[in-house]
Formats: sequence, structure tokens, C-alpha cells
Amino acid sequence: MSDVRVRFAPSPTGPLHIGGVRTALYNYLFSKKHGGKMLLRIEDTDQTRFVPGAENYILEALQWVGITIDEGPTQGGPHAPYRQSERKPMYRAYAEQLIAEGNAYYAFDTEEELEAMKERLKAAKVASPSYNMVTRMQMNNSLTLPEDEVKRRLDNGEAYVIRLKVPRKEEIRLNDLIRGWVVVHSSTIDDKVLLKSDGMPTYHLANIVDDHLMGITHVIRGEEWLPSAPLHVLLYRFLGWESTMPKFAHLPLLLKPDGNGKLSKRDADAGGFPVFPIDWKVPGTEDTWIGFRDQGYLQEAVVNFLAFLGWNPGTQEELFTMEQLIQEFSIERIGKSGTKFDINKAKWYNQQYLRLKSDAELQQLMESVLQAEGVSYDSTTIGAISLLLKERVTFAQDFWTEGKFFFQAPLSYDSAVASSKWNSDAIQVSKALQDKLQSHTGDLSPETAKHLFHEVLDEQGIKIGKVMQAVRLAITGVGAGPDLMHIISILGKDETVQRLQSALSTLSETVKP
RNA sequence: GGCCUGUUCGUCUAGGGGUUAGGACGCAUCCCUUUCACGGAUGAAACACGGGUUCGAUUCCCGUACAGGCUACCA
Repeated sequence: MSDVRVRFAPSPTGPLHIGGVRTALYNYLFSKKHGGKMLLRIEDTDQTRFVPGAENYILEALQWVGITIDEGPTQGGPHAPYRQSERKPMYRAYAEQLIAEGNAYYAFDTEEELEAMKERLKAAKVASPSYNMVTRMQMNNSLTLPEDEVKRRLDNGEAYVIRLKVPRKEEIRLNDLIRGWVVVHSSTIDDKVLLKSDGMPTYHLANIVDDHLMGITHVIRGEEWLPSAPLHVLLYRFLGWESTMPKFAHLPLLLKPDGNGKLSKRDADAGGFPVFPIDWKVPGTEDTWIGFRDQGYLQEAVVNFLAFLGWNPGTQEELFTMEQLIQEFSIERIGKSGTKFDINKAKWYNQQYLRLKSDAELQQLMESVLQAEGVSYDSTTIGAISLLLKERVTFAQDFWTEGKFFFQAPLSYDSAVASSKWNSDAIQVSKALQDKLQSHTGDLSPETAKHLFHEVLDEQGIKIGKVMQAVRLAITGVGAGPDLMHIISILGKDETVQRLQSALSTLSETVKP
């Protein structure tokens, strides 16, 4: 399998769904594992659904995730173009070849006629009304119309489509890499449109033609394609390409976190989490659909999270870099069943990867978060703070939410803590600590701060547990956070004294000792 | 409705004819700690159901239920 060639083939109809990103990732991992090529093909055969900006979105999303494309619309390649709309002229010949060999036919039926046919069948209690081997003989097509009539209509430029002539009774089998043998009877397949009346191929034709022409060896795609896979097998056969037909692997779908159904944007809105890789600004509106990247998720966390949604290496390890994933990936270890989307796991991965960052990276992360908040501070201090906060953050932006008291004195005090902890002892200790710090000269290391604080406690004869949280509240405004002595040390003598002072006046007013 | 696919703790999953059915997320309790977090320990928690096959089925087969997908001149 040294010449593995796979492709990711999205439609530019909107932002790439996170499930699509996973499909792209599996394709990428598989191709790199085998030293093969990864192609990107834009399937824009439905001109009514084309959304401007969608292709760029796909490119940007893949790039962020770290999926590199070997051949595609931007990098070109031996099988260019890689946009199906630009390949339009190539498809008709194959459809006509199928007609010439008796495996397809022209159909002239109007929308109304098709509708009427379906109604008629429905009234006759036919289970699934469709254009197939029995109904096609009652419609207007080159199978029912006299040859000269067909020619006349064609010459007149009448609208037509080309439909596949599905064999009457035949078992079509397909050996899916994930699901094993799938057998479908041809009588359950309808005469799918191959070439639309606007001259564009449908997915089915374009897909098979392109995959063949581009030398695709493995088709890894979502399970929603499984029902039409037998149809694709039929096309490979009729086109004479069965011996080089790619192997198929149909991936399980990503499902809603709770309840039933596949994961949708609705779930994202309800759960407050993203289902898109990066932000999508909906054209013509002010709306933005949130993406993982812009919500503060790390690229490596998303990759790891996505890879494990339906695949696992069979070991107990869970933290894998892209390189390791490539090393370990195998289609055999992809699961069969649908996977519910649990954002908690994604958060956990993010926390893990954030913690794996070097001190310098952490500092940089925190600096950019502060910058976004309009806060500037000296780098050394930020470095120290980021280390203090390291074990407490899940997202980089938590550096701000968890540590804003380093940069601004409390504007208010957590009332629950205030009412239970702020008492006469707390006031006494705060006053004494204020005085003690005031008269202190020289450096204020965490150790020194601790020493001073204990001196105060000893002098006042008060146990540490009785007042610690109150003092923390006075200095930070909240009841929880990193080691208070480190906070005091970073804040410095003057700032700490000042904060104790304002706490003493503000809190004493509102809370009775 | 028809066709296709699936079903191990709440979730992601390992496993596979005989196991105390393992791990992770989440949850709970305890320890550490001035607090919270981290960390550590412990705990609750699963083989959808019914038939077969078998000495023995969670594992194999068949049904049923449930779930998902498809059923467009959309992909």
C-alpha cells in the first residue's frame, strides 16, 4: 500500500462541520501512515447551494487543524482542476458512454410528471415510490420513446437528465473496511440521475469519475454514504473500472450529546459549545457561528479529541500528538457505532495540553489573553503569574478570569465569603497585617510574606484557619485562588496595603463584626 | 413505510465462548491544602431483550426492541 491516495471532498455549502473535520483527519492520518497522498476536492456541482466564502473556510479550518493537502485547488497537482465545477466538461462523455452501452438513458420527464408519478404510486400503496426498473417504462425516456422522437427532442434542445439503468435483479456486494460485507439487492435502488438538466453531474457520477481519474485507492467517508455505496459499485462496474475500484470505509456518525439524532448546530447553541472548527460569519448577517479555535481550544487538543471519537489505539494511553496518531492509526480500529459528542472530554483534552505547554509558551498565551483584555504588564510578572495559574486553567482565557485580581483591585467582594468569614478577628488581623507590611522594608518574597503573616497571627493570638480566607477576600475579592503569599509577593507591599485598607473600610461598612 | 447500519457503565471505549468485564471523562467520598484547583485514594455505574448453538454465552446464530442513516435534477 505504498501508493495510497485518499481524498477529502467537501461541498462548499457553508462552514465545515466538526464531523467533516474528523473525516478529513482520518483520511489524513491514513494517508500519512502509509506514506500516501491526501487530496482535497471541492464538490460544488450544486450551484444552487454554493455559499461564497465556504471554500476559504474549509481551507482555513484544515490548516488550523494541521491537515496538509498534497493536491488540491490551491496547490494544484497532476489531476487538476480539483473543483468539480471546473471539471464540468469531463463528465458528460462518461454518462454518454453508459447510454451507448445500454446502462443509462435519457429522461425527459418534467418536475410535474415526476410528482404525479409519485402521487400515483403512493395512492397505489407502493412502499417507496421511485423512478426504477418498473416505473421507468411508464415515463418519458429513451427507453419508452421511439428512437426518432428521442433524437427530435434532443435536437430541439429539450431539457433532459441522464439516468442510470439499474439492473432488475442482481445482488450487489461491497466489502466495507469497517463494516464487512454489505449486500444490497438492485431492485431496491432507483434509477439515479447521473447528469442533471443543467449539464452538471450529480454527486454519484462526479464522485466515481473523479475518484477513478485521480487514482483514489481508499474512500473514507461518513456513514450517510453507505446506502448509495452499492450504486457506486454499479457505476464502477459499468464504466469498466471495477478492478481498480477504491476500497470503502464508512465512518460512524457524530451524534447529539443527549437524546437522539445527529449532531447539529442546534445542539451547539443549546449546549453553548462549538460544532465548527473555526468561527463562521454568516454572510449577509451579523451572526457568527462559534468555532473551537475561536473559543480558545488548542489545535492539538481538538485533533486528539476528534481522533478518539470513534477510534482508539487499543492501549490505555489517551494523549496523542498528530505524529503519534499517524503512527498508530488504523482503519481496523475504527468503531462501528455512532458516537455521542461530549464536550467535557474536549475540555479535558484542552486542559491536558495547556498544562503540557512550556513556561515560555504559557507566558505568551497569557500575554495575548491580557492584551485582548486591554491589560499590559511586565513579562516577568506575567510569567510568574501564569505558572501560579497553570494548574487551574482549562482555556487560555481562564488566565484572565482566574487571575484578574492580579491586575485590578477588587471592585466588590464575594458576599457569601464575606458574610461567613469577615469578622472581628479578620478585621484585627487585616489591620495588623497592614501595619506590619507598612513598616516592612526590603524584598517581599512569598516566604517573607508568610513569615510576616505568621508574626501577626502570633501577636494577635489567632489561628490561621480562622482568618485566612477573610484576608484572601480582602486582597483578591474572592474566596479561592492560588497561594495567597505568592499573590501578596507579586502584588507588592504598597498594593497589598492599599487593598487591605479599602477592604477594611468597604467590608466593615457592610458587614457587622 | 421501505432499504441499509448499529447496540458493553450517563458519555468515549477495551475485551471477547469460562474475566472480580479493564481504562478515560463526568459524578460522589476521603486525603493533601489557609481556600479553590492540581494531585492521590476509594466508590457508585455497563454487556438492550427473547430464543437457539454449547458443558458454558456479554462474546457465535436467529428474531424482537430501540437508535441512527438513506429514501432529491443536495452532497
